[in-house]
Amino acid sequence: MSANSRFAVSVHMLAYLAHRQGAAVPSTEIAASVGTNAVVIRRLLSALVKARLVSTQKGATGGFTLAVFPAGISLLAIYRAVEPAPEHGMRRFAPNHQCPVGAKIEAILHGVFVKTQAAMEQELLQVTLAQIHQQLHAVCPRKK
Amino acid sequence: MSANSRFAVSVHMLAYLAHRQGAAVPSTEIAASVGTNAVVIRRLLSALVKARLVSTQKGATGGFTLAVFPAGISLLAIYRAVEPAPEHGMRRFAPNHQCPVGAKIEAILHGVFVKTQAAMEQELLQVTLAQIHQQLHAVCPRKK
DNA sequence: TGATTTGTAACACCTGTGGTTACATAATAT
DNA sequence: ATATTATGTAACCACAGGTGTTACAAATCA
Repeated sequence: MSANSRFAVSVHMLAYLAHRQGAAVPSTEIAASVGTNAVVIRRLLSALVKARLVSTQKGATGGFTLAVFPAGISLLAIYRAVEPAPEHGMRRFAPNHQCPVGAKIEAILHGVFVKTQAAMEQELLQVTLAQIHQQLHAVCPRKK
Repeated sequence: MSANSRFAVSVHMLAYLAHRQGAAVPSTEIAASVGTNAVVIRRLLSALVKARLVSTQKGATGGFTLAVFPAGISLLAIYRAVEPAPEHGMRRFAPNHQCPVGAKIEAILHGVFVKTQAAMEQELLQVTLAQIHQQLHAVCPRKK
């Protein structure tokens, strides 16, 4: 995963919208829950609106609502909506192609990264916002 | 994965040491293959020496050699040697604990990250430096 | 009309990363 | 012994990305 907090904040935001059950929630209210500035919230929600996960309305009584039922939103969809393409540190990696190792290592590493990325995304695909919502409202685990 | 190139460069370095078949290789030679400064190479190799994957010797005719056979070095071992603990962007994520969502979302997200990290590391565990070395020296794939 | 809210540009600040110089330390060759 | 070659590390700079903040236009509703 990346070094930024976009994904974590986005899941938090969407969980908050699910928690508010369809109400139009202004960015200031979400910002208070996340503990950051409202502009940061609107920036991220802008990406989620583009991805059709969230609806928005301007003006008084406006705000943000989920555009899809929580069960229809996987964490992978959220991840893809707000995270740029993963670079795996290959951005500044420019080996010497004159060297037999440097000439081929890039492609080999790329193959490794494709596999690790796929494994990670497979995990994200299996978790839905509905499950997150459920965990939020779960009571303390009973012993018995 | 992180935004830095430590892991990619480290795999490149170790693949180069495997390529040189036990010779003591100076940091300047590795730097030429990776395409960076020798100090950057020594910094990373320092971590790999601490992890017992690489041996080092000072002085003329000195340099770096693999401390373990390539088949005994997994990419996961390399990853753990040079990458700091993954933060998944949780460093600056400090939700409002007064809010019922903010109070529990951290723990829930942590559970998700543990799973994605484990899935990724499982992939890295299955690839050895010997396999990378083999791919480096593979001839072009024959058709039929 | 006035209040509220989104949308976005613009900017400053902080942090992590990588490149570079410098130099002490160690080991070898002659 | 001494010159040479290498590692080990500190110190510093430059750059990029991420986050917080202000500002303001545009849209919507009472």
